[in-house]
Amino acid sequence: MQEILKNIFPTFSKELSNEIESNAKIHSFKAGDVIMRTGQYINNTMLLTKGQIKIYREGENGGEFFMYYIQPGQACAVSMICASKSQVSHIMAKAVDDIELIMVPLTLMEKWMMEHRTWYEFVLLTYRTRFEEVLEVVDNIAFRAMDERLEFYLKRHADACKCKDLKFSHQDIATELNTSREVISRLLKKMEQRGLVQLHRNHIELLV
Amino acid sequence: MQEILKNIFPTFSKELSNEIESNAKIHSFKAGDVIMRTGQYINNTMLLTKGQIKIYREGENGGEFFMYYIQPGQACAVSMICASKSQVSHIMAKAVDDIELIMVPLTLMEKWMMEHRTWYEFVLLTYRTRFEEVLEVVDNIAFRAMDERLEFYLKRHADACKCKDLKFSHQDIATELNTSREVISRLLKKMEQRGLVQLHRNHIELLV
DNA sequence: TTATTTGTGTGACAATTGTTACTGTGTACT
DNA sequence: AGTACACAGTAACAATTGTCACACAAATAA
Repeated sequence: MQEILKNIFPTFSKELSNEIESNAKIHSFKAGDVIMRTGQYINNTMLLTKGQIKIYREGENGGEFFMYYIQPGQACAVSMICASKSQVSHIMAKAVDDIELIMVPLTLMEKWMMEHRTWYEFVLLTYRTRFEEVLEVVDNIAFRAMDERLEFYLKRHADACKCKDLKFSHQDIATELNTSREVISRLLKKMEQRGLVQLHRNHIELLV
Repeated sequence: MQEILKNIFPTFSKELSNEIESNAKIHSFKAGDVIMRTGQYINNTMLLTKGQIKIYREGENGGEFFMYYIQPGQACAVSMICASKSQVSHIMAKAVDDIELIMVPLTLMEKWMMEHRTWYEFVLLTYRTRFEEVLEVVDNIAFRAMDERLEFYLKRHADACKCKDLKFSHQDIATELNTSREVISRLLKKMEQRGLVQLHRNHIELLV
């Protein structure tokens, strides 16, 4: 595990890495697996080492509103915020591809915060970036119309997979933006007419 | 200051209170003052002791989207998340009434996190509650239509002022929900017809 | 192969929200 | 008193978004 930690979490001190090694477990999930559910109790902090995770907010009527990605070298802020065991998750996390993550018992969070400066800094960075990310989400839905939100959505996913070919159906996008398939089809057609994308079946090619 | 801390922040340990007393300054602002601007550098953590603060996210075109209240005994999470001095605020904070707050230099944050368990717990609680609050905001704008959001908005403000008489103009509400005055007037009229509110000039009375 | 499912395109229409314009009406100020 | 101004009501219309209906093509299963 030391090798993984050194590569994926290079800021961690040697002592911290040792502690992680002796206390944490590696788990893996398959593409599409739900890693964390809304309402589930949280016992572990999760550090992602391989693959990608998508974080959603679930609506009462079954909506799955996409908020942000977690990449290797990052952690789930929600799993760190719940300091006590009795805390419950307010989000849903789903594996995009096959993933691997390190699970650290929440009981060690506080100890490490006090003892390991590199851990403290990592946790604070996690809080800050996630908070800012959620604020950006608020921006989008509060101030922007669906066409702009769609463009932003596509760009963000292209950034995440580092490619310009997005393997989504219109329905997938509609679900994650909490709107209907027809609306997305309509807006994508307009984007195609503007020369921003090329539409294929089950696959959108970004031209910008 | 000891007396204030003991009353308003009862969880703080004696030692922590002493440290705060010798390092912090009390500031006051008048009703309507902007306490923190978007883009402003943050040097201090702010603990609210008197009055109320409203937190907004600003849009590019001058929108002021209301997110949540800060009450006495609470702190500004954003001012805690910015660990280094070079960090910039992503929100705007405005005093609702005349307020008083304790300002702690950010440089002490880390030290206290390590040394004072009660501070550590307070900071984590702040993070968690604010994160959850913003997630609830996402819920509202992602899943709910304007009529529901308006009802939620009114209830939240009634909770904050602990009264059923809200001294807002329709324009105020429209601005904070990032919509237009006419829409709010329309929806409020419908609420009045349903017997949920009684409308007066510059003043909305909640009947539920 | 045929049959079925899945993804997409599109037109028509409803509902919601945004905009413009124009009315009052109460409040504050001189 | 008269004037100016902020606040509220409302009608008419535009734009966006949501919904329903159906057609059709590609992929998949039988």
